[in-house]
Amino acid sequence: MTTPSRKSRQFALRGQEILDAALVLFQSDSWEDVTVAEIAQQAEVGKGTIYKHFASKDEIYAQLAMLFQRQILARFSIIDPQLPVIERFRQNMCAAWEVHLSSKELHRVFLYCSRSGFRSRLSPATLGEMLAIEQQIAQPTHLLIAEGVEQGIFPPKPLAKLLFGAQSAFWGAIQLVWSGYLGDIDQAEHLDDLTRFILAGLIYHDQPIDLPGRASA
Amino acid sequence: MTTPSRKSRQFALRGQEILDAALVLFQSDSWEDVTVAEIAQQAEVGKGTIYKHFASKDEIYAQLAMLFQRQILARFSIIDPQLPVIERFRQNMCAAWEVHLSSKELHRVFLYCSRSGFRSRLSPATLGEMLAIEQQIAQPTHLLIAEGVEQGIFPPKPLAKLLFGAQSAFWGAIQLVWSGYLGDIDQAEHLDDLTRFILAGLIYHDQPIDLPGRASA
DNA sequence: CATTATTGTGACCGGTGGTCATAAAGTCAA
DNA sequence: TTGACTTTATGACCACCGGTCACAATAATG
Repeated sequence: MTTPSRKSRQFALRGQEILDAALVLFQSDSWEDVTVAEIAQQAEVGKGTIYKHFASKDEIYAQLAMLFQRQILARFSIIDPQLPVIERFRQNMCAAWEVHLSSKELHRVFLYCSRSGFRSRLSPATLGEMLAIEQQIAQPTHLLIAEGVEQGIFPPKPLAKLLFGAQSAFWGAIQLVWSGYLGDIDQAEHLDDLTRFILAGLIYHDQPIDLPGRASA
Repeated sequence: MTTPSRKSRQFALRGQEILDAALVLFQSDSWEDVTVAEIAQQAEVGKGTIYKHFASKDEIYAQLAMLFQRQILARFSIIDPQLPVIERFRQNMCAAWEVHLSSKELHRVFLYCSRSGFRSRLSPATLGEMLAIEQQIAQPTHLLIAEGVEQGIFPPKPLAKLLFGAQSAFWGAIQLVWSGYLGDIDQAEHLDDLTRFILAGLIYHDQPIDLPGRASA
C-alpha cells in the first residue's frame, strides 16, 4: 500500500518531468505559442506520451496553476496565528504577493487558467479540484475578516461584502502590476500602497462620506 | 473629400457587417470556439473577404474591444462637470459599470483583449490605437482624483498611488462579478459596495491604522 | 523463458487561421 | 454601350496544431 509498485512511481515521475519541461518553455514571452510537440521534445518523450499523463494541453495548464495555488497555501500556513488581526492580514497579502512574484511562468499560467473561458472547457473533475483549493486559499482571509469584525476593527457588514472589495482590489492589482502598464514604482511599494488601500476600504467601509479632519489642507 | 467615393463607403459597411456577425456569434457561451469560417457564413461573405477587412482574427477581437471602450468614453462624456467631485466619481464608476453590464459579448471580448498575452501578439498600430483610447478613458478618473486631492477630500499622495488602488479595485471587481464566483448579491448592490470601498480606500488612504470610534461595537 | 499488463511512440486525422490566384463587380473615358 | 482598368470578393489550398490510436517496447508475473 505504501508501495505504489515502483512502476507507478516512475510513471508519476515522468508526469513531473513533463510539467517541468512545460514550465521551462513557458519562460518565453511567447509562451502561449508553445506546442505540445515542443513540450514533448523538451521532456525527451514522444508526443503521445504526454497524453498518457494528461488528458489535454489544458490539463497541463491546470496542473501548473494548481501547483501555484498550493504554493500560496503553503506560504499562508507559516503565518503566526498569534499575531493581531491587522498584522496577520498584512502578512497574508504579502505572502500571496510574494508567490506571484516568485515565478513569472507560474503566475502567467495561473492567470490564464483563471479566465472563465478556460474553466468552462475544463473537465469537471479538474475544475472541482481547482475550486476546492481556491476555497482553501480564500478561507484564511475569510476568517481573518470575520475576526476583525468581531473585534470591532472592521464594520459589522456581511462578510461577503467586505470580502468582495478586498478580493477585487487584490486581484485587480495583481493583474495591473504584472501587465506592465505601470513601470515606475517598484513592486514592494505597490504592495504597501495596496495594503493601505484595502485596509482603509475595509475599516472605513461604512463611513466614506463624512470627510476626516483634513479639509483644511 | 466628404465623399469617400461611394465604393469605399460600401466597403466600410461590409466591415461593419462582419463585426456585427461576429458579435452575434459571440453571444454563445462557447464564443472562443467561433471560427473565422463561421463568422464569414454569418456575415454572408466568403472567408477570404474577412481578411480584406481585418488583418487577422485578433484584429476583429481588437476592433470590438475598441468599440466597447468607445462606448465607455461616450458614457463618460454625458456626466455633468458641475457636480461635486465625489458625486462625479460615483457617476463615473456607475457609467463604466453599466457599459460592462450592457453587453455580455462586448464585455467578454474586451476582457479577452485585455490580457497581456493577447496584446503582445497584436500589431503595433492597433495596439497603439487601443492604448490611446485607454488613456482617454483613464483621464477623467485621473483628473477627478487630482481635483479631490486639491479640495482636500483625498490625501495629498502621488496621483499614481491613489489611482493604482482605485483602478485595481474596479478592474478586479469587474472580473470577479462577471466570472460568476459570487451569484447571490445582485449587480447594483455590488456597485454600491464597490463604490463605498474605493472611496474609503482613497479618502482614508493615509490613516488606516488609527481605528475609528467603533471599538465599542 | 513465455505470458500478460503497462507504458511509450510517432504516423495520422480533422479542423484552424491565414494566403493567393482568379473571378466578379464597379468606375470611367470615349 | 463598350472596353480597359481598378478595386473587391472568393474558396481551394497550405502549414500547422491538438488529439488519437495501432503497434512497439518494456516491465512484472509464474
